[in-house]
Amino acid sequence: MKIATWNVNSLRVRLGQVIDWLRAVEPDVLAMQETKCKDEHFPADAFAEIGYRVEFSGEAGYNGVAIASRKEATGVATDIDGFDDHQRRVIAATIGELRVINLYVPNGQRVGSEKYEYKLRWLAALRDHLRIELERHGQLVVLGDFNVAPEDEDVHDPAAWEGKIMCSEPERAAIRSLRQLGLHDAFRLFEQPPQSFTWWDYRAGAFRRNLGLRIDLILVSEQLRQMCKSCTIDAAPRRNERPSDHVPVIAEFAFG
DNA sequence: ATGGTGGCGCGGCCA
Repeated sequence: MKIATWNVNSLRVRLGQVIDWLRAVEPDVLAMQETKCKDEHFPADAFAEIGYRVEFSGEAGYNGVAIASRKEATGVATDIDGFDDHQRRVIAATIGELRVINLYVPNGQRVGSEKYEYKLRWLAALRDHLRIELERHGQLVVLGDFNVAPEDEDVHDPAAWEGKIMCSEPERAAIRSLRQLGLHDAFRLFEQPPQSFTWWDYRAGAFRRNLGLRIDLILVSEQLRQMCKSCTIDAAPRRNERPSDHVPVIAEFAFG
């Protein structure tokens, strides 16, 4: 069982790359973020042609999330319970025994801004929601673009980023609070190359210079932790023409 | 360097 996450930064622009990647990597599940695609325009046929079903929750221009899966998805939910939000940032589905929660966490813009406060409120509501989901589902994976680099080792220049957006202490505390619920960062279950990142700014040749952050995460429940066999970053799509600024992360499990 | 690039959608916002 292979489960992946990828912030595609516009599914319309990246559809060919996503389809090619699915054909090459053949994950059982792909969680996508920043589809920027209204539901009535979602390119479901392109996924169906290569054997994937899709569940999606989108809006025009911003945000938008989707789950592509080989098997049928049930129990689809598109909100954090009790958190009123018109922005389309969450889609959850049950695939076999597995509960998948796909997130596009708010970026937050700048520490102290209104968007930053919204990000912290959003993450606090998420924690309360995941506490309940963990009681319901033994095999729970929470994955997506978290817009937080959990530790200094997830940052190319921790001194330059100290206290900045995606690295501030309140954001990192919010991620730690998810781990305290019993969710494990799949990437850190294994030895990894230093300077492993999932996002690089489009500007200033950041990818070429590997000036990145690891902000795309796969968190797994205790049951899934024991079955997790690998977790890797696939940086190859960043070398495509017109790439997304994020690359896929893939976790492999010993079941299915 | 308060810049730089990219997506959406056609001016300015968001990342």
